[in-house]
Amino acid sequence: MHRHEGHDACHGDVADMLARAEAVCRERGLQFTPLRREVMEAVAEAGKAQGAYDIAEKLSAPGKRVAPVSVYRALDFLMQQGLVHRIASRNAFIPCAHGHAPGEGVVFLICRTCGGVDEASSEMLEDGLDRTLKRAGFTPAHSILEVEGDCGACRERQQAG
Amino acid sequence: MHRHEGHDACHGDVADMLARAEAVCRERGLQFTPLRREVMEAVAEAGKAQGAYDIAEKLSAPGKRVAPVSVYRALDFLMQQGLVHRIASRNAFIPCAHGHAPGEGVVFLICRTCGGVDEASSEMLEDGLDRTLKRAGFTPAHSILEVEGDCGACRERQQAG
DNA sequence: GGCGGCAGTGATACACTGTAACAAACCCGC
DNA sequence: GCGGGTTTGTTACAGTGTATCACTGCCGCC
Repeated sequence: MHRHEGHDACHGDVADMLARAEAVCRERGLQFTPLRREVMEAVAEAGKAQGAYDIAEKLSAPGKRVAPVSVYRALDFLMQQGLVHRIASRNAFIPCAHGHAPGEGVVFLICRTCGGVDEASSEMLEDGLDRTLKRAGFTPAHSILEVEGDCGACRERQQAG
Repeated sequence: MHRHEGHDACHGDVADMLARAEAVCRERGLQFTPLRREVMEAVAEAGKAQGAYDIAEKLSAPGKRVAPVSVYRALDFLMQQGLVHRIASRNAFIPCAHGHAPGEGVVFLICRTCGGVDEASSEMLEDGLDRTLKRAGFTPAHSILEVEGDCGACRERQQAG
């Protein structure tokens, strides 16, 4: 349902994520270009949500500048393919931790201490939201569910400290 | 639970909102200054979410310019008092339609056709979210729940047209 | 009355986020 | 090789938000 034991546990998944991204693109007849790969990698290997400009800087090197606009384009592509999510409350991006249908209700759990972002989804939540919307006579197209707080690891760390 | 029959029905509430804002400030020993009042009014009387720059422009007149930064300060104040909400997905602001505890789970229903924003809250949703968070071992501090779609009025209008 | 502190405001400048527009490079089938 | 689509580079710009400093007005106090 969700990942991250601590927020380092996920770093090992970078290779998996890249492999999945490549597979998805091949499946759909789309190009997984070097730039897209680099952007995906940058998002995947960061332990927390990355801003587009952060990524641009990270990918830039003396003699090889990657402009933010290029990063945005790659991110748009990756988001369309469901490989990356945008965190609206942070203007930042994270890798999609698990395959889920596009548009499915996923909540982002954003730790205000470590900055890590976890994905969670649940039937109960989905049900509650659906009924609330139905009662309001509202037809949903796209949802943004983000909760800021403290993740388990950081809370323990604080209590210990 | 929620308001807005159509999105004009709420315009009559402007006076109420201003009165409530004034009452809240007096209660808490805070100043409801002319600027804050004007910003509150601008947010309240618009049928849809207003950007800070929109408000600044609206309040400006030949000879009396209101800078965005002033609007932001007023908005920050009004948000702290729970009189105004920020819609993260739009970078825009709406008046709080009803008194609810700060931090309580409220979902914003954003109509992509008319731009109107409705507030809804429900126990079911709250429960679902709480359990999802608990299961993930996450302690919430602040939630952003925004759904974009079509409100009842606009959907009917589309089917009719 | 004068004085000092404080909240609020004005004004300028700036940082950050995102997009538009156009040109150049690339790939691929024909 | 050629035409057409996609991708990328580059520049410029629009939109959103913050930092900083100066000024005002108010209130309490000596």
